Amino acid sequence: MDPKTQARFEALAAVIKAMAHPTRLFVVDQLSSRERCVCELTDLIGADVSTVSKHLAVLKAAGIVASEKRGSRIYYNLRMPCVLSFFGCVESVIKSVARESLGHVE
Amino acid sequence: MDPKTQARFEALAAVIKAMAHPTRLFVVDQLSSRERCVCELTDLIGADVSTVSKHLAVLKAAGIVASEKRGSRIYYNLRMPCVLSFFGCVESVIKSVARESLGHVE
DNA sequence: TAATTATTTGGCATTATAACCAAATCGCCA
DNA sequence: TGGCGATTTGGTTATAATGCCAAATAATTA
Repeated sequence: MDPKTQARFEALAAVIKAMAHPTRLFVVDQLSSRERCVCELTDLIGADVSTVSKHLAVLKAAGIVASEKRGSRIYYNLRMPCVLSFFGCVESVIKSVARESLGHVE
Repeated sequence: MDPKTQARFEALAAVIKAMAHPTRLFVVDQLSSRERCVCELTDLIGADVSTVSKHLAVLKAAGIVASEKRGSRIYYNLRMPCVLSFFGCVESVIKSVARESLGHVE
């Protein structure tokens, strides 16, 4: 693989890896309707605040979300709504795999 | 997060995690035009065959690719072409982040 | 200023990934 | 059947990711 191609797929993988976690996907999903502060997300997720904060940092570093400070809170919003279009595709993969494991052959 | 929602996002994350690697994305991209045998992919990637084989196993377990044995070779094909639609979205994220790091402020 | 709420950061233990080599299989054909 | 090319599997080691706790920072208000 030539260096340029290598770099391209490394960049792609970095963003996709940032989404590759249940909690972070949940955050993306939640932010698709509206922005949320860390405290709201923490309540919804039910993990330690520090854990949620680190997940948000991962999403932010990848450019998937952005944050805005207002008062004592920090609100996160979804910067790339197009990632949502991916959910449907992935769920079709999941359904297809489920069908097979139930005995469906081809 | 309730158990059902948890399960949903865990399933989504499992598939996305399977794509979250430069080599595996490269494979998906290669398979988008046509099927390839392990030996072809190995040549294109330039890693050890065993490494490539394991990456393919990850993609297959997630339902992203399927394989078919013909003769002494095993051909892999892309089962879910919709994942390709994601590449454009992710690359727009990458460009956007690049613009910012070059000094673009809002 | 002290107390309070919101968020991030550092540290640490646990678990998961990735890559290579070597060895085991699998299929094909002389 | 013996051997060869193709592929997977096992083992090992190095690196990265995750989650919690505790502590640090920041903004708010009494």
